[in-house]
Amino acid sequence: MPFTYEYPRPAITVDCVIFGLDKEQVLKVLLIRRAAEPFAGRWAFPGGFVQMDEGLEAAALRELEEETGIRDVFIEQLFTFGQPARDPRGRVVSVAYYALVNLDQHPVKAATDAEDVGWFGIDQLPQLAFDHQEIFETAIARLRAKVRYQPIGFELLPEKFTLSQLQKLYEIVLGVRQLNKRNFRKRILKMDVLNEVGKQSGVAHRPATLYSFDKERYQLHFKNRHKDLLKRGVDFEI
Amino acid sequence: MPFTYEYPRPAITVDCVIFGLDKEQVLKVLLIRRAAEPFAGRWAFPGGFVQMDEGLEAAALRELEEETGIRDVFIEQLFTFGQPARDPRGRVVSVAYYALVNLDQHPVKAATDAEDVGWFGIDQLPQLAFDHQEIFETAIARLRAKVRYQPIGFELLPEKFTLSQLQKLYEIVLGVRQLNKRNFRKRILKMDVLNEVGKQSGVAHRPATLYSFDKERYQLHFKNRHKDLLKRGVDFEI
DNA sequence: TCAAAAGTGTTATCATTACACCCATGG
DNA sequence: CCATGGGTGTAATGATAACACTTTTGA
Repeated sequence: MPFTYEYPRPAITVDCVIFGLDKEQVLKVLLIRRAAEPFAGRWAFPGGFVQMDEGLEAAALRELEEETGIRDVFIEQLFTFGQPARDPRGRVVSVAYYALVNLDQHPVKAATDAEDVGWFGIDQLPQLAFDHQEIFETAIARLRAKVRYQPIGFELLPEKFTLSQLQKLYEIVLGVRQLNKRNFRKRILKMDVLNEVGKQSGVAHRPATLYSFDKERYQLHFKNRHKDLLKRGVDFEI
Repeated sequence: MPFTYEYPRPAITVDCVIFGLDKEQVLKVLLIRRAAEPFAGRWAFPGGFVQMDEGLEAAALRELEEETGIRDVFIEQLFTFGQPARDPRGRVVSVAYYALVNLDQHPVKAATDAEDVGWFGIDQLPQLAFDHQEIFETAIARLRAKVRYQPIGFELLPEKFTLSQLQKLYEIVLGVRQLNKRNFRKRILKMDVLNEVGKQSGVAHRPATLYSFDKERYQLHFKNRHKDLLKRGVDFEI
C-alpha cells in the first residue's frame, strides 16, 4: 500500500541515548546490535521510524520499550539531526532523546537471536552505525552541562546512596580526577535536598550515612532561588 | 511529479524565532503574515518546508532570507515540535530555530502585496498560526535561561553600547524590575570581556563610557573558567 | 591494632549585597 | 544652577578553597 505525495519527504526517526550507572560505578549507555542493513551487525542507539499518529516522544518511548524492554523513564529531547547524507537509505531526519536510568531498577530484556542489547562503558564504545557517534557526543556534552545546575544525577543512583557514591558519580560524569571531599559535602548538604535514611552496614570501615533525594524539597527551593537569581541578573560562565 | 513511499511520512518544516531589540529597547520578534491557507491572514514565524538536499539549519536560513530578507545570522536549534495534530494539513514535524539580531544591522525587506513582515513586542504578540504560541514560549524561556550563563545578549545591542543599555537589556530579557546598578557594573566589568571604545556625546547629562564586547577575550576566559568549574563539581540552581 | 573509608574544624581569601554618595553635561 | 543619568566607596556578610585532623567499623 504505497503513499504518494506531491513533493518528496524525508523519513523521520527517533533515537534514544540511555545513560546508566552500574554497580561498579561505571557510566554506560545502552546499545542494540542492528540485524538489518544498512550497518547490519553494528551497534546503534535504540530507535526507529515515527508513526503517523504518535508524538515524537511517544515514538521514542515505544521504540525504546520494543527494542530494549526499558519503560517508565523520563526522556528529554536532545537534538534533531538532519544532514542530508546521514543515512545511506536516503534522507532521514532523526530526533534524538536522552535519559538517565538506574541500571538495577530498569532491567534490559534478554538478548534474542533476532536482537542483541547491551550496556557499554562510555570509554569503551564500539564503532557505531550512522552518525550515532556524533549523537553520543552531543548527549554526553549535554549531560555534563546539565548535571552542574540540575540534580539529574540522582536518577542514576539507587534510592539510598552515600555521599561518597554521589561524589564519585559527579567525578565520573564530569570526567574529573577527585573533587575535594570536605567541600563537596558542605556544598551538597547546604542545598538541603537530602534526607538521612539510615546507615550502611557490613563494611570494613566506618559505615556511611545513607541519603535519599527529596524531590519536593528541591522544587520548593528551586522556586525561591529562582527569584533571587532574577535580582542578580547575570552570571556568565567565564 | 508525485513521490511514492512504502510507508506514510510526515512533512518536515523549519521555523525561525528571531529576537531583536529596537531603539526604544523593546524586545521584539519577527513575524510574517500568512498569505495561504491554513491560517491565511494570521501571523506566524518565518519558515517552510525542508528540501531534500539541504540540512535543517540551511533550510531555516534559506526560508528566513526568502521570507524576511534577513541573512548572516547565527541561529541555534531550539526544539522539534511534532504533535500529530499541530498542523491541519496533516502530519508536519517542525524543527524550530532561534536567533538574536541587532535590529539596525539586519534590515527587514519591505512588505509586498504578497507578503507582510513585521516586528512585534513580545508583550503585544498577535494571535499566532499553528502551535507558534508554544514555539514562542519555548524560545523566550530558552533565551531567559541562556542569557544567564552565556553572553548572548550582546548580539542584540549595537556594536558600541553603554553599561546602562546593557543593564536595561538584562532587565528586559529577564523581565525584572531593576537590578542594582553598582553591583551589575562590578559584575560585568569583573568579567573582563568589555573594551572601552569611547564616550557618549550630546546627552544632557554626564556622558557614558561606550563599550564593545571582546568575543575573543570571552572565549579565552571561558576555557580557563571551564577548568575551574570542573574542580568545583556541582552548583545546582537551588 | 590496623587499614580503610567516613566525617569534621578552621582559616584566609574572595564574592555578594545593600546603601549612600559624587561627577559631568546640556538646557 | 539644576535635573538627569553616569559612575564610585565601602562595610557587613556569606561563600569558597585548601588542608589537616578525628571517628568508626570489620578483619
